[in-house]
Amino acid sequence: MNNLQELEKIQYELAKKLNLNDKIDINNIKTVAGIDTTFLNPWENPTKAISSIIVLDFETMDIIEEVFGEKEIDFPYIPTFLAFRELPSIMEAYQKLKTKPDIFILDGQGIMHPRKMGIASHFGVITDSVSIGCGKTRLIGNFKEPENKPMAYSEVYIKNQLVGYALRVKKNTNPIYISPGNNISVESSLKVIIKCIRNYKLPEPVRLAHNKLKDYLRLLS
DNA sequence: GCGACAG
DNA sequence: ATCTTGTCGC
Repeated sequence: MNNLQELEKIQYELAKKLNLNDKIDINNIKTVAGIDTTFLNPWENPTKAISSIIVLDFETMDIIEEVFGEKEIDFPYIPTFLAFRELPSIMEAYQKLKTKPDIFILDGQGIMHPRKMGIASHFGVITDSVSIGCGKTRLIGNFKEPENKPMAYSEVYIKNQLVGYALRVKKNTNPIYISPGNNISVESSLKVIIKCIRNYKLPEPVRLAHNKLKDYLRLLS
């Protein structure tokens, strides 16, 4: 059996542990975190991965805590296996967190994935946390284009199963793709992301996690 | 069989 | 996925 088949098997096993019901009351969220990863050289392998986790106050979107993780990685980017490239450095950051937020939002897919195990679901299952995937482009799934107006959205299906939404945050911008990671429902995932949108296309937790990585990289050089 | 394919 | 600048379309 080749490597990728073994990794697929891991994904299928993790998917058995998925919970697509709300584990928390989404009307009483106190804190939310954004997670993002970059690389010293994004087009090389092996290279060093750097991840950030930014914890925010859910109401004000003010930063409460920020941690970073670094890890040498030797796994290339392969579509549907992103977690095996990015999770090691994410876990380095995760173990530094002093306070565990109510929800994590990851840059990438949740169950909008061929084996229901995008990076947001993978992270959510192995940490048993509430997680949501928020991707900037599509990996898999069928949907009709949302109307070209602010906050228009449409349902995304995989084989007749509703797995998430395409959400057009602003007019004339491409939609973002939202799906549950773990311990949250499809519908609640959309509601939470909408409440995290401020003045930009991306929800604040993910946007700030990305910006903080830029700052961090600038400090290294 | 072929094309598409998160970051 | 980076980085920087300018430019175009609504």
